[in-house]
Amino acid sequence: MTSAAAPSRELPHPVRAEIRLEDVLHALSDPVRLRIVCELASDGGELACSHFDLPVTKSTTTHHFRVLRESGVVRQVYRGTAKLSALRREALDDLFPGLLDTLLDAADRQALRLGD
Amino acid sequence: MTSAAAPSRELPHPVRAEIRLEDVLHALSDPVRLRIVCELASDGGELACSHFDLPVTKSTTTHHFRVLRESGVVRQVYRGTAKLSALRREALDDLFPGLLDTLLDAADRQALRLGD
DNA sequence: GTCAAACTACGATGGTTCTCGTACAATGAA
DNA sequence: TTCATTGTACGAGAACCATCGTAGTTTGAC
Repeated sequence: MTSAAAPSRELPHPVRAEIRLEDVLHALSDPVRLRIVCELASDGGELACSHFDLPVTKSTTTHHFRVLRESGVVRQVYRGTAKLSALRREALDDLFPGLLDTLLDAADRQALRLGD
Repeated sequence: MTSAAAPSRELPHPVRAEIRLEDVLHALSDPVRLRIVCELASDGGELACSHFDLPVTKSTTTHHFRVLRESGVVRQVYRGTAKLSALRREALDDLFPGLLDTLLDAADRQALRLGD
């Protein structure tokens, strides 16, 4: 019960200028996180953490979403009991033109090549 | 003195089909390695490890080159006392079209943005 | 108020990574 | 053979990371 002020459930995000390529690459170098990003991209909008059927527990899922958020790859907001995540397409495309699309294409190709 | 057989100084590389996107991204998510890759790309050919002026010791440099080689990003061969490294452009461009160029461009932009 | 759903915080654990220093091996030149 | 150059192997330490389980918070529905 935080008296007057705004919703206390605010999540810290790096501003655009703080996003670093190394952090983005590190975030995407984990299979679970790469999968999350691919699903977010193919959906295009906001998805709740619970939407994903990942091979890890809930607390590990929380960890992976935090890494994605803190590296600047996704933006997260609370809505009710859910936490919605969406790709930060604008920021990423502005900082690193073509990178996200090329990366998603690379992931698709590899999925095909290795048999889903 | 290895009796008859071929040069014992052969370095293990993943074949093209074994190269995994996650490993490539992980390899490039370290600042020292990203810098090595950028220099290799701008040179275009083979460079000796000793060519690089990196902020780490020689043994750490060896470590970083091994990560790059084992992830499939560079190919390394011995020539005399030197070990030459070159980007595996063909393999990477074949597996992940456009990825390397987009990544190098992203690194350049970031270097400009953050002031060299 | 009670309850279930969605997510988090915390601590722990086991593995990996980055870093180093020292000692060593391979090569080519003098 | 001796020597300098180039890179490696090995061991170690510190930091980081992915994972989990348990206990807790926040929210909305009943």
